[in-house]
Amino acid sequence: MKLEQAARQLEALGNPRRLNLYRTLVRAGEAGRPVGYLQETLGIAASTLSHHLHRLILTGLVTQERQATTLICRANYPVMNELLGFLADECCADAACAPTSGEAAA
Amino acid sequence: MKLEQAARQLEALGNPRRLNLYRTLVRAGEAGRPVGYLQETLGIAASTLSHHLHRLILTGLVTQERQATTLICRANYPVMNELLGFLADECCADAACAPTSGEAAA
DNA sequence: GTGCTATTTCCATGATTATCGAAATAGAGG
DNA sequence: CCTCTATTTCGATAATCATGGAAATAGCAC
Repeated sequence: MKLEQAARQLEALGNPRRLNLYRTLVRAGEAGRPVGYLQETLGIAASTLSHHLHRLILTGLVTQERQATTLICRANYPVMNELLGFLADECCADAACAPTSGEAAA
Repeated sequence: MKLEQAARQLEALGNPRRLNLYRTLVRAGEAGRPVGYLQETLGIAASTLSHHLHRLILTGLVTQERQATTLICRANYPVMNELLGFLADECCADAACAPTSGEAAA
């Protein structure tokens, strides 16, 4: 994954409302949640929600599927995994992170 | 970890320059890197770097240690691990997320 | 003390963001 | 066709952010 792309996704998650929104979708699982439900749950203006949703969709973290007049939103797990992979790769997730393998090129 | 805290850290990483900066520190390992080195490497104004560094330090992702006139910066791995844990917990609680290895280590 | 280097703080500026209300669009159904 | 609901786009505004130059501070050496 490219650094630019990762930064964009991290930024998308780096807003309390969006992170909360994303978390809600993650917890909803494959079923997803309609925009209207999210709007009520989060208690923000529809236009504001739409704006945040748009940002998440642009980065690929969230997808939408139309069902008649309602739009179902879903967390895009593979994208999140890729992002986690990037971070773990950069940070050595769980060990002491000793980069003994040499950090050659930047 | 609290959502607010996680959002702050994600936001801190959600800027290409800061993510690059953080990555540099992660790769530097325990040795860390002096601010001056980072400034040259990243090629940005010292004041701008200081600003970004400050943001990372505020979130706990980076620490500094004084060595005479130079300040050594280090990635704070435990904090990153906590953040990864939060994300993984929110995201990969269930199956849906196969632990892909993203891109093999560089 | 002076001088030197490393780094931060101060200040200003342009760019981006978050927010919401109002109006517009999408689709279902009569 | 018109109406109704669901959602987005538009427009405007206040807030935050990124940037770098200039000046201030921290620590060392003399």
